[in-house]
Amino acid sequence: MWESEITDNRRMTHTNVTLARVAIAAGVSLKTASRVLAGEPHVAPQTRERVLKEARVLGYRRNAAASLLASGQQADAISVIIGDMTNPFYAAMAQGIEESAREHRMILSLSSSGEDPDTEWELAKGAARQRSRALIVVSSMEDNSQYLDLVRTGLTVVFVDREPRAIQADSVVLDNEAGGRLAATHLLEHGHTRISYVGDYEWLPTQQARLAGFSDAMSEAGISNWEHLVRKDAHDVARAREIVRELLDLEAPPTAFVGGNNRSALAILHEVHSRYPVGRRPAMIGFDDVEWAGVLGLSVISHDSRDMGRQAADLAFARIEDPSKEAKMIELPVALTERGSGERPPFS
Amino acid sequence: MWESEITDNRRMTHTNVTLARVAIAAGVSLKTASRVLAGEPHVAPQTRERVLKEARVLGYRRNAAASLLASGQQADAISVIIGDMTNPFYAAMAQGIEESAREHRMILSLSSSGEDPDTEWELAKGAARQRSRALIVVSSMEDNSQYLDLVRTGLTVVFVDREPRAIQADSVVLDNEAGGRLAATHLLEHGHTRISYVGDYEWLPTQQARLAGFSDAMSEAGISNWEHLVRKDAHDVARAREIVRELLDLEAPPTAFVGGNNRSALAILHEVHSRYPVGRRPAMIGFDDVEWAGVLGLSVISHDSRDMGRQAADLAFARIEDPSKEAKMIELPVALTERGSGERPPFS
DNA sequence: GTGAAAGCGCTAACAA
DNA sequence: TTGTTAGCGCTTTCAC
Repeated sequence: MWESEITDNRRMTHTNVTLARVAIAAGVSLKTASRVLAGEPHVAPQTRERVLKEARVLGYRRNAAASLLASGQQADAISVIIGDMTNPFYAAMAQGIEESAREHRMILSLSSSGEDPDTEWELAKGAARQRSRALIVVSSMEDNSQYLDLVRTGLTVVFVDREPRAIQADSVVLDNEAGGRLAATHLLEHGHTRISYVGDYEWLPTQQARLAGFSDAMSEAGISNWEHLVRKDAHDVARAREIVRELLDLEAPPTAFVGGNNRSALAILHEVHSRYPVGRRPAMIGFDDVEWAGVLGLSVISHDSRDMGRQAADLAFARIEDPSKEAKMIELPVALTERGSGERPPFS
Repeated sequence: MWESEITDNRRMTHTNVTLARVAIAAGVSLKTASRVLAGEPHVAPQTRERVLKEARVLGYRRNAAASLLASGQQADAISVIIGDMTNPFYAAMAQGIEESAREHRMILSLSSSGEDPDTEWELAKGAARQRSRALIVVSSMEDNSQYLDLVRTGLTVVFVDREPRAIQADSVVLDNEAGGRLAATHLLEHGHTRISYVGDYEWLPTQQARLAGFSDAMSEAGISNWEHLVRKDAHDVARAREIVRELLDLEAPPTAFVGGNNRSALAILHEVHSRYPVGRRPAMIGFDDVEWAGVLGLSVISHDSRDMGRQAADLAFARIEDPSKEAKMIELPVALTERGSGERPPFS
């Protein structure tokens, strides 16, 4: 008789309905109920029906953890938090992580924070609670020290795209500074001096680094008065377009643009194309080698974001193997891909 | 003493190293080992160190299922299999699924099949094995009857984007036929008769439907001899570009194009832009309202792919609630978004 | 600070 | 076809 044990409701989880309950209700043994609900054969049709009916009536839901444990299987998952699934940059990254995860026979559980620190933290805690083996995160927090709590719990945390702040942890980032420098240098070499940088949120480490590289190159070239062509907060395409319009309306508008991310690159293209005919367009260099860059002849600072994902995953697996290793930061190279838009001379 | 129980290796899982083993090795109780490895406080520093060391030496890895079970938590996951994470169409869909999943407090585990039926099936079986509550799949199989085995196991399966074949199951698809028809009709109204359809793999149900709609409109308009402008297998951008080049090299090339998916639309744009100046370009209509369509002035058959994901997830959750419901197919509407490329008259 | 015992909800082996 | 008996590996009382 199991009935005596059933009145245990210390933890009022979503469901108290266990297999045992269903079995009693259907008047069969635990094992028979298990057979039915697990889809095993060798059950008399009417018995099956009876169990199925009671399960439905009681609202039975199998406890995956118990099932996995009893059958000796492992459910190894690695959690990933990105900003936004529809950003091709993150999508490619996720793809890289998935490849590596699959090789390690791990399941990838992906979620997006919408660049909101609170959401991110909720998701991160969720990953820990669900006992993910590792968490790979594109963090939107200005201070990542909270993550220490999770790390202490045994969760492996790897930061990707944006370096961890106020915490020691594995990370994979791009050489953003080189990217910013490369873009500026290239445009300078093509005769531009009024170069505008249209960047994302100022607090993003990636943006800070890109802008730093850009600034250095401009200063070293002896250009003065370029700061007034630097813009920030071009996070989405709509806002970026506004910003670009303002810049083009200046008395001495920029003859060249650097787009701090793929969103702002798209925005710059949009405005520039609708305002100037071919042959009179400002030069421009974008960030991230997205698929449409080719059609549009957009020169970009390119990098391998899929590889970035792979490396982050590999770092995570390495740490799972040996948690005592020292935190490692991998910096991935960037390169300039010429497609025409960055090689035009100044027109006005 | 637990030692007597340790020689149980019926199931040689990946790791035999349990907490108990670590505890023995470290000369502490099970509970103390648990405290350390779970990151709980109230453990003497040296005890902690000792446990940590032994855990490392033995290669201990916590069993997530056991941990979850003992603590009375539930880890409810819903699995999603898409073709390719970097296709913006799937990415938006995944986003929609994630939103719904989060509302239902479920974790999303995402993987991609690369449009390969074998990979897809491996992933699907994996989802069942990991005891996912539901599976939402963009299937690349020509026959989905195998999925019956999983359904019998109690897994809820929902097909999205492509209708299930040779099996009854919930599904959410677009009204692809209307899309094909709409595109053709629109171009016909603008005076085109030599309209080419550049489609994806012929076996894709979405392509069949789009082409069927296209065909109907062409036939009804009394156009003859349009079949020789229909192409298939334009699955990736490279192949699509080849196909478009061939079409443009015809003696009487098409004056308008319909791109069967976002890849082929990109390819058509690429070829058309590099061959003709503005004002002389063939008209064209793409499928899927991708982010770059705006800059390029691309008219498209648009739809809400995020909503498609949401609806698929909702269908899955509804079935989890009541598995006895009849299979339901939801068909989502499509619309034409005019941006210029589809409204040009024929030029040659 | 540490430990013993008692399960969590399920499945596996072996009977009947 | 059905049932009984043991656990799966961990966390949780509640003692010490």
